Amino acid sequence: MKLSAVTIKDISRELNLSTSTVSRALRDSHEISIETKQLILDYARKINYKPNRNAQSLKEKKSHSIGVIVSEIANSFFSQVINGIESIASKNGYTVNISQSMESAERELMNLEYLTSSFIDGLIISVSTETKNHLYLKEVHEKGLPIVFVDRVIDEIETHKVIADNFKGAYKATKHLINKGYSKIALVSNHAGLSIAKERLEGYKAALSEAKIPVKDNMIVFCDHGGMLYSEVESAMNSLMRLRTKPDAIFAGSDKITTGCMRFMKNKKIRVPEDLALIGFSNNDLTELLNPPLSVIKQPAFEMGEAAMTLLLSMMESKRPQQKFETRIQSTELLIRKST
Amino acid sequence: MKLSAVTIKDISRELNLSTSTVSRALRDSHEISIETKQLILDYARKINYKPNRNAQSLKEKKSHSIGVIVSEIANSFFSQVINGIESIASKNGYTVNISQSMESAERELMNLEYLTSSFIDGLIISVSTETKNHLYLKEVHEKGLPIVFVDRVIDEIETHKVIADNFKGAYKATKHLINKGYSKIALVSNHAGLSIAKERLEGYKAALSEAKIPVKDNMIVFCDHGGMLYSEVESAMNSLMRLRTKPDAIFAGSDKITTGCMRFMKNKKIRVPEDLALIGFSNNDLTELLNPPLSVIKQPAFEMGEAAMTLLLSMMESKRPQQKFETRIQSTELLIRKST
DNA sequence: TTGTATGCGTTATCAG
DNA sequence: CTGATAACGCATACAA
Repeated sequence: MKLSAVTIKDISRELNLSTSTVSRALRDSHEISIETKQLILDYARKINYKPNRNAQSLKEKKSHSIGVIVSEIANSFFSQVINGIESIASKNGYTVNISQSMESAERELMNLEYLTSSFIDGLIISVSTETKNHLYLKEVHEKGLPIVFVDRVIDEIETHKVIADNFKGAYKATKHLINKGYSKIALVSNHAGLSIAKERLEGYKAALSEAKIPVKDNMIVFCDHGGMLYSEVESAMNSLMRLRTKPDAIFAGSDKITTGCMRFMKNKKIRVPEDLALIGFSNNDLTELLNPPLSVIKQPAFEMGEAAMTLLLSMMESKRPQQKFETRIQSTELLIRKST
Repeated sequence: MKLSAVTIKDISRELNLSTSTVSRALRDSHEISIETKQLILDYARKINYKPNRNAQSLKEKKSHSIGVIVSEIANSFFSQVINGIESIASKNGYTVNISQSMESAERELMNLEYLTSSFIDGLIISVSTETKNHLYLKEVHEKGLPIVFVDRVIDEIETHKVIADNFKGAYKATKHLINKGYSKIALVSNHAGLSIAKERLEGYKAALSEAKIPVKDNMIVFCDHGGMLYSEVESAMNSLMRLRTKPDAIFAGSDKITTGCMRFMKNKKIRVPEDLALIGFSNNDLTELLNPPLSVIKQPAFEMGEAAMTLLLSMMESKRPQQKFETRIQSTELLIRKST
C-alpha cells in the first residue's frame, strides 16, 4: 500500500539521527534521552508515521493477528461469538482474520492452510460438521500454534476448549417437554460425530431415561451438514412425520435446525399435527418475539467468544512455549425462555 | 509462529541450490529447467513448505488481505454482507480482516488507523451512524487505498459504492401501507446524516406526497445510534405514542430498529393501539416465520458483499494507480414479503 | 545515549 | 538456466 510512504528511514534522515535511535524512540525504549525521544515522537506524529506491520511481523516473528474459522458467519450464534472475539482482540491490538468453512471439511482445511502460512499467532476454531480428519490441525498444534476451540471441539487435541453446558441444556429442554406432558419426543440433531451433538444427545437420553421413557432410534434423526441446506431438515422431519407413531414434540439440536423445523412446520407440505411442540437451540434475537412463543435454549455466544479470545491471548503471550492445557470452561448460563 | 520453520533457505541448502532458484521454482518461473523445478516442488511438498506471507508482503508491498469495517457483525444484514465478501475473497486468495465500529465514530477511526498501517490492500466499509468527520478516510483514499462503500456511503469520496435501492424500498413500503388504508404513517429512522437514511426518508416522503398525505415532522423520529441500544428505539416509539394523533402504522428504517419496534409493541409498557401496523427493513431469516406475518423489506446483503469484494478486487488489481470511479451499483431486488 | 551492522524470508536484478 | 547480491522496513546486538 502506498499509504506508508513514510518509514523510519525518512524520519531518521530528516532529523539527522540513525534509524535505530528512531526505532528506539518509537518503541519507547529506556536507553534514549527524553529530548530526542520527544523530538522523534513529535515529528512522527506530524508526518503521520505508521509502522509497517509486515516488517514488524517478519522481524518479531509475530503477526499480531489471529485466525477464526467458523462454519458460517451469517449464523446468529457464530456472529455473536465473533463479536465477542473481536471486542477482546481489538482491545489488545490484535487483528481478526475470519473465514468460514460452510460445513465443508475441504474448505476448512484450505482456510486452515492459508491462515497458518506463518501468518497468524493463534487460532480460534469451531470445526465443521464434516470434519473427521484432524491430522492437519493436530500437526499445527503440535508445532506450537496456540489453538482454542469454541463450541465444536476435538477431544483428541489437548488445548483450551470453550463450550456451553450442552448436556444440561439438552437435558433441561427435554425435561421441560416431559413436564409439559409430551412423551413422544423426537430429536433432530447435527452430525453425530460433532462433540456438541454427542453431548446434547446424552442430555436428551438422560432426561428420557429419568422419566422412564424408552429412547427410540427412529425418533432421533441427524442432519449431517448441520442443516446447512433446508432440504436436509426437511427430509429429517419428513421421516419423523411418516412414522406410524408420530412424535408429539420436536427438540431441535442447533440454531439452523431450529429455524429449519419452524419453516417445515409452517410450510405444511406434509400433514403436521396441529399441536406438535417445538423446542430448540437458537441465538436469534427474534425468537423472543415469536408468537406463539418458542421455547429456546440460548447459548452465551458473546461471552464464549470473549472467553476464547482471552484464553488465546494468555496462550500467545505465555513465555512457556509448550504446555498442557486441560482447562475446560463451562459456560453454564443456558436459559429456557418460554413455555410451549 | 514456529510453524514455518521451513524456509526457502532450508530447501536450497538441502538440494544444493541457490535460494533464487528455489524461489523461481516455487513461483513457477519460466527461466528454470523442468527437472530442477520438479525436484524443488516435490521436496517442498514433502517437507510441507509454506511461504512466509509477511516476508512476501514486505517484498511485494502487498499483503493480500483486506479490511472490513461494519457497525456490528452480529447484525443479520452485516453478517450476510461479510459472508458475501468472504466467499469472493477466499476464492481469490485474500484474507478478510474484520472489525466493528459499534456505531462509534471513535472506534471506527481507531480500527481504520490500525488496519491501514500498511497492512491491508483495500477496504470495504459501511460507516457508522456517528461518522461525520471523513478526513482520515478521505486522506487514505487520496493516498491510494482502494475503498468500496457498502450500504452506508460517503458521497464526498469518489469511489465504488454498493447500495440497495433505498428510495424505492422505502417508497414501496410506505405505499404498501397506504394501499392497505393506513394514513398516519410514522417513520422511525436511523441518524439523519446517514446516506441510506436520507434516501429512505425521501422514498417515504415521495409515497406520502403522491397520496396527498401531508408529511408531518413529528411523525418522523430518529435513532442517532441506529437503535444500537433498545432504549433509543423505546424513546422514539414513546414519543410517537404520546402524540395527540397517534400513528396507525410504523415504518422502521433499519434492521435493528425493526426488531426494536417489534419488541416495544410486544412489551406494551405504554398503551399501543391493538391494530398498529408495522413494516420495516430486516434481513433476519426468522421474520418470514413470524406470526402474524411481518411486512419486511429485505436487502440483498450477500450479493452486496459479493459485489463489493468484486469491485475491490478490480481496483486492487488495476494497473492504473489512480482513477475516478463513479460506478454505482443499484441492487434492485427488494421484496415486500407479507402484508400487514 | 547514539550509531553501525546484521538479519527476518522473500523476490528481483544482474552476472555468469 | 543458475547463482550471488541487494532490498523491502524494522529491531537489536554490538560498538563507540
